[in-house]
Amino acid sequence: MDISSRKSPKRVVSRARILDAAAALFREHGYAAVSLRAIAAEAGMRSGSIYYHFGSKEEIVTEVLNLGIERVHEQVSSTVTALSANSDTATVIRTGIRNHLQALFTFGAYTSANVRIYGQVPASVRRGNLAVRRRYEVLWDDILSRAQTRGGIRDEVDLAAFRLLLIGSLNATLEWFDPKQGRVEDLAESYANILLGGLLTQGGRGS
Amino acid sequence: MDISSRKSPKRVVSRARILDAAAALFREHGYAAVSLRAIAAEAGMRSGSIYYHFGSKEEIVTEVLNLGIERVHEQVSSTVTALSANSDTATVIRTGIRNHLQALFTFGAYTSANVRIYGQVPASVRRGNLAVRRRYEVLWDDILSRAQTRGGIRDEVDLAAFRLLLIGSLNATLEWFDPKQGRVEDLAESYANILLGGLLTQGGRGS
DNA sequence: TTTTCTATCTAACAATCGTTAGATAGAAAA
DNA sequence: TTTTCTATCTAACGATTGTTAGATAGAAAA
Repeated sequence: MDISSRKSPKRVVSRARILDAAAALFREHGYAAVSLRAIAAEAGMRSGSIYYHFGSKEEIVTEVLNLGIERVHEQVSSTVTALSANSDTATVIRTGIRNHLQALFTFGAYTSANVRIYGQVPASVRRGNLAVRRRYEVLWDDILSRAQTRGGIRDEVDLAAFRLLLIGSLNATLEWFDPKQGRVEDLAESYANILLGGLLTQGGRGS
Repeated sequence: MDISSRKSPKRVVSRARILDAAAALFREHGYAAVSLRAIAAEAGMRSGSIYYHFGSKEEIVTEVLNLGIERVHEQVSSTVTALSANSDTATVIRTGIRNHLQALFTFGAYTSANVRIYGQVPASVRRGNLAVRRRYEVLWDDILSRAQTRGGIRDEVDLAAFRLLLIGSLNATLEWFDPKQGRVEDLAESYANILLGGLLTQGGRGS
């Protein structure tokens, strides 16, 4: 019973099964439409047993929401940080975009549950998720302002607007892109091409 | 009792009140979380009375979803069509973006209900909304392919990806932009600037 | 005036909801 | 072996759900 020993593995496994089931069901049907009985059935137990692991339905959804963002944050943060210090702006942004999308689809149940149900969860749950969201926004704000300081980003670009446009458009891919139909890398390449170079021919004035 | 006479106005008014109430509540709490009793209360009647106007909850949500898209479609279609035939690509795209955003916030209850709950509504309801969605996508595909044919859009840009990125990022503004805090025209200007000209300085290779 | 129609109401239905209390089987600790 | 702990189960609670049937008041039509 040394202090840092692994806790009972069964506890951990059951908790994870409940969270996986909840994330998948929330994503598909929304928060209120999913009953604890449905989550329990998907996790292979009865609804009463869930209360051994979580105090309430709100506690479950809070954890699902946080995990969704934290996993994207970790992947983008670690891969962008790993780049050499003098990588050009295009490389940095491409890396961020690619890894955001890859994490989005790797942890698809949690991330798309987050995108879909955040707006319809009780206000107290939203508050519990705010700090985690904010931290991820700050990560991108840092990446972008550093690049603009170095002269890699056009002066006319409003960085706050760009960050919102970027994350909004990337998260929206969860609603239509199917990683079984196409490669996430190709999607990332295509999106980065548009966001970095823009739509128009020749310096902003097409025919 | 001539055939084209106006129907009893009360019927029309009550129907509209029910739809307005439903759209606002769906947007805020999601589809399943909103009871017919809550919709009825917001519309100033009792839940049983709703069945005089609609056959089921699904019939209500189907109409809310369709109205949300149709109103955006109408505004974008009419304003872009009204442009002179030789307007340059930047003007056409800017007009489309501005009017999509304006319609989004003018009919905010219906449009953001649509964005938020589409993914969590029964499959039969989603099917009833598909054709309306598809028509709006085709409108943008036509605008974009016409512009690319005329040479206004870079050849490397994947038009299908651009349309998805565009609509995804515009719709995502519903989650954070508050028309009481800032002007929709400024938001549109800022987004169009990024999407048309891109992020990078100098032809795609910043420092 | 009498009749018909319109729009709403009340009251109830079976089903399902989140949650709780208490029982229980097996594993771990003594 | 006996005791304690872990993780689950069963069964029930009051509240709420979408929906329906039938009553009703006022407006419109005859």
